Formats: sequence, C-alpha cells, structure tokens
Amino acid sequence: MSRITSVALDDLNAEQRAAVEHGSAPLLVIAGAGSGKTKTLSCRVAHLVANGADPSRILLLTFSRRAASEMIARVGKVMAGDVRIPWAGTFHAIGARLLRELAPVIGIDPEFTIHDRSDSADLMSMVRQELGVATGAKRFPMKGTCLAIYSRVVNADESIDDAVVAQFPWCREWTAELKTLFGAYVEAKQKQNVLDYDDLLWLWAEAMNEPALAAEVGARFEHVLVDEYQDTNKLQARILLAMKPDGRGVTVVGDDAQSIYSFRAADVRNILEFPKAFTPEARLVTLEQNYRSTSPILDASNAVIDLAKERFTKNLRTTRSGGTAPKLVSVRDEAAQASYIAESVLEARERGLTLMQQAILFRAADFSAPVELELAKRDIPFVKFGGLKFLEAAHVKDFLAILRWAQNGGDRIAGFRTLQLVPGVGPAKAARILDAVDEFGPYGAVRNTAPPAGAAEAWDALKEMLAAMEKTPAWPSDLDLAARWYTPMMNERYDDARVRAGDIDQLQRIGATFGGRTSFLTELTLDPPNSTSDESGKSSKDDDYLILSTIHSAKGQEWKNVFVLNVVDGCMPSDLGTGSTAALEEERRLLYVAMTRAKDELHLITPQRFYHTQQSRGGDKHVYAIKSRFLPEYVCSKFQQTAWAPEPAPGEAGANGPLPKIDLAAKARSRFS
DNA sequence: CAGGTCCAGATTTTT
DNA sequence: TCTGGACCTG
Repeated sequence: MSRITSVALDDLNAEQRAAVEHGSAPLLVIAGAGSGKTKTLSCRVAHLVANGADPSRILLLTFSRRAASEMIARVGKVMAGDVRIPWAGTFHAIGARLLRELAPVIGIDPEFTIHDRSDSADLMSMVRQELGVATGAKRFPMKGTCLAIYSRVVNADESIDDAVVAQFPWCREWTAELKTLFGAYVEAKQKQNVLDYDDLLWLWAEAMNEPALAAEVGARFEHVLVDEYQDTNKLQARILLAMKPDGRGVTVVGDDAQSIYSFRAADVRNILEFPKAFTPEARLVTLEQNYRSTSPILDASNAVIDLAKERFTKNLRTTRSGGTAPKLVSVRDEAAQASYIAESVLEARERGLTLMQQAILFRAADFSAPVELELAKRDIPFVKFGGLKFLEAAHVKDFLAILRWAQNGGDRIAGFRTLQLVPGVGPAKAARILDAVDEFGPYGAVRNTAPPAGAAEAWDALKEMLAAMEKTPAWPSDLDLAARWYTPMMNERYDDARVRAGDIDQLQRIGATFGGRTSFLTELTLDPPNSTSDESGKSSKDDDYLILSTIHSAKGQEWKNVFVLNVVDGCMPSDLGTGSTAALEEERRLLYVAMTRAKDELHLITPQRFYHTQQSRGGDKHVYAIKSRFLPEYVCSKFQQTAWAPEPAPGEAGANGPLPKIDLAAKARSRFS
C-alpha cells in the first residue's frame, strides 16, 4: 500500500504533504486559488484509504456533483485502482439520501418528493392565495421574495425579524404576515410529503440534535472531508459539528478570498472560526504556492484582492515566472467586445490553443448574449454554463411533474401541473381533483371525474397511464408511458415542439441510466445538468468547443486563456451588489475568482457604452460606462492597457451593431419559457 | 370556469 | 424582455 502513496507524495510540496499526512485530529486547509487543492484533497483521501480507512466510511462533501466525481477520479488515479467513495456529493444530495434512510425514525415518509426552487415558489404562492394574506391594498412581496426570505431564515439560522431587517428591509411591514405564511407553507409541505432544498439541510440538522441519532450517523463515517468550506452556511456547519463534535476525522478545505455565495447564506465565519470550535484547536495548514497562473496574472489578481476590506489569507506566490501582462482592453461597446473575443479566440487557436483551453466568464448569465451571437455567426462552437437551466424549461417541468405526481400523489404542485396539461382543465377543476387524491389516489381521482369537453381522448390516456404506473411501477418503462402521453399535448401547446421533443428524448435516455423513479427524480432535482447542451451535446462531445460560464459556475476550474466580460461599474460590481460593504466586498472577490481562473493569458474587457435595451430598431440611445471601481490606477498598472476596435466591415457604417443581438437573446430564452 | 388579452412591474449569482 | 396578475369573453 505504501507504493501507492509514496509515488504521489513525492509530487507534493511541504504544506500539501502535511495536509495529506495529517492524522485524524480536526484539520483546516486554507487553499489559495490554484494551489493544488483538489490534488491535495484527493491525495489525502487516497492516503487514508491506503492506510486502512474503509472507503465506504469516508464522507466527501463537495460543492457540486462535478467536483465530487473529479475528486473520485483523481483518487482512482493516485491509487492506481478502482476505489469508489459511495458517500460523495453535495450537502443537499447526501442529506436527501440520509433522510430517506432515517425517515421511519424521524417521522417522515421515505417516498417524499423534492421541490426545486420554482416548485417551492409555486407552493408558496398557492398557500398565499389560500391564506388571503395578499389581499390588502398594499402589495405583498412576490412569491420568489417570500421564498428567498424563508430560505434565508432557515439557512442562516435567523429569526424572521432579523432576516427581514438585514436582507429584505423593504418587506419590514409584512413581517407578521410572513410568519403566518411560512407556518402554512411548512404545513402544506408536510401534508403533501414534499421537501424543499432547505428541508434537506434543516431536517438533517434537527435530526442531529438528537444525540443518539447524531452519534449513530457520526459513527458511520470515520472521516468527513468538506470542500469549499467558505461557502457553507450556519446550518451546514451545525450539521458537521453535530455529527463530529470532537472533530476527529474532520477535514475542511477552503479559501476565504473566494467566498462568493453569501446570497445563499454562506458565512465566511464558518471557516475562520473552525479551528476554535475544538479543544485543542484544529490544525491549520495554508497552501500559498500557486501552480496555475503566470506571475504577471497573479500580481494583478493579488493587487485586486489586496484592496479588500478584510482578509485573512496571505498573497499567493507562483513559480511560473515569465508570461505576458494581463490585458485591460477598452472597446467601444458590447458588439466590439464580442468581435474582440471572437478574433482573439481564433488567433489563439492559430497559435495552438484548443477552444477548450479558453473560456469567457461573466457576472450574470445574460451578459454573454452578444458574444453568443458573434460566435454563432462565425461558427465557433461553445457550451454555456450557468444561467438558464435545463430544468426550468416548461416542457421539461411538465414531463417531470407527471412522473413526480405518480411517485407522490400528495404533491399538489406536480398534480396541478399535470392535470392542467389536459385542454379544458384549469385551476378550479384541477384543484377539485386533487382534493380527492387523498382518498382515492391520483388514478382514482381522475377516474371519478368526468372528462373535460373535447378532450376525452387525452383524459382516457391519462387514466390509462396513471393506472399503469400505479399498478406496476416499472423503470424505465414509466418514462416511456409518460412520454407517450405527454407528446401529443406538447405538440398542441408549443410551436417549437420539435426542438422540445429532443429534450424529452434526452430525458428518457438519461432516465434509463438510473435505477428507478425515485433516484432519477432526486438526482435530477439536486444535481441538474448545468448547461443547456450538457445532455444534448453527447454526440459532439469529442468536438472542440469554447466554454462560456458565469463566474459562479466557473468555481474550481482553470483555462489557459480567460476573457472576463463587462468589467465595468454596474456590471462588476453589479449595481444590485453595491448596497452594503459586505455585498461590495463579495463582488470584489468575484472578480478575483474570475481572474485567478487564468493560467497564461487574461483579458478584462471594458466596453465604453451600453445601448438602452428599450428603443426602436436602429436607435442609438446609450449610456457611458466607467471602468470597474475595483481597478484603480495602481491596479491598472499591472495590466497592459489597450484599446481595440473592429476592422470596419466594407460598405458598413458600423452604427447598427448591437440591435439584432437583443432579439436573438430573447429568442434563446423564450425557447425554454 | 377555462382560457385569452392586456397591463404593470421587475430585473444576479445556485443547491 | 418576460412574467404574473387582473380582467373579460365564450
């Protein structure tokens, strides 16, 4: 077994090695950007296993499923064997799995279904209607806001009053109503046997409040390793500490300079105060050697984060001397920004960089629309991460609702959606049928209802489908049943049904790889494919393509050549994020995260003007933008500052650049609405 | 009561 | 531009 680790250990620097070889006392690893965090963590897992730890008694909590599988793949490589870590995934995914197991003990039905964000918002809205809270003259917060407040309360372990005052001050007058609403919302979830994202953490945490249960679950895992610990929230910290009160076997890894999820109630204090949670204090290992970026890029990144108000890690060092200074490129507008990128990307490809070694990063998903248009025009393939989600497409939601309702007849949101697919069934009729579900089940309730006028065929088909799914649930044939029933309805409903049919096909194909309905629905809700072409692009998988990603979704990744869009006040920082210093500081860290993704080349682009979106075709109304406030003169001096203008196209005045793009962006979005 | 039309308001990042 | 709600019609 030592053969396995000794090879890998030679490859590590002193600090990495210390982290890998550390025993079972609690350990905090502060790992700067590009400091070999994944490598260290996977080596540590491999080292533990090589020294006798049982892989099935290791719990690996990572931020995304992708991070987990990458880690597992690397453990496999280091071990030169096929080591599987069965308990690896996000807090939410692991929570769901544990809760299904613990269900009988904690008084919930193990067949619960899980609501994603929009389902939860719909249920919130439904409860709000029934309660009549929102009937006053003044406007009650919208459903999404209600859910955000609720979520904040749960994840930050705060009172409603505190959460509203601190985060949603404009809702202060509604605090009492919100309390009532949340009470009713919780009741509705319980009655319908559905859990939302927050329940997965909260129920887990509450279960761990029971010492006997906490001891039982804690003892299952000899080692618990948590990645990206700076982005965990109060509730997640509570879970960890309850399972492992003395910290034995606990390793957490993170970087406070990369904390970018406070909008999800992530709390940097978790990582900063981690050592003090134990006696004796947890060991601290700091990784400051950067292996990713050239020194000019790292210098510029350090200069940006140097200006942060408070900070706990030191600046990173790199051994990668040489390389060119990062570029700060001024362009006329977003159209020019898009041309600049397209040309630079192609030029880099001429020099030998593949498209996959290059990425375009941005603060908000829709910033990339003009770039997408330009890339499409030039036939440059790309895949976009973040922003619009596969699961948010109406037809995908429809299809999954059918399966979810069959799984859990009590799930009113799923039933409501399914029933209203039938022409002639609206909210009232659907509600009446759902009221009968408790007694008769979905099939029974539908059978007892007269078919709506003109839709007898669809109604009969619905009955048949539900009967089949209820009597002999079978996988993956339930998928085919659902698809067969849904397809005619989809064709009726959408003009672009043909495109959508492709997605349903994909869902069937993905679904068939799961063991059953429950695991399919759970996994899909908790770890959705994070790019729209993730699933449909299988055939072109070995093709070369460019990555477009939100900065949030780019977490943990790296590319040789990185472009950051709209590094302009109002975009970075987003003008929504300038309200408080805390929010502003997070925006600064976001820029830092974006910059530190780059290995060899980095371009920050600042368009000078932005066209107003609401104006007639050909209009020229625009505002002038100024360079991001995170780039004062001193920081700029670390860059090569250039201006770039596209070659004027022959016979074109160049004034009608930006307008068609807006149309395309809308089209792209409406495809999924 | 279903379903269409019209208007007002919002508008980031994600499990 | 898009969504959600209010209102109107068959």
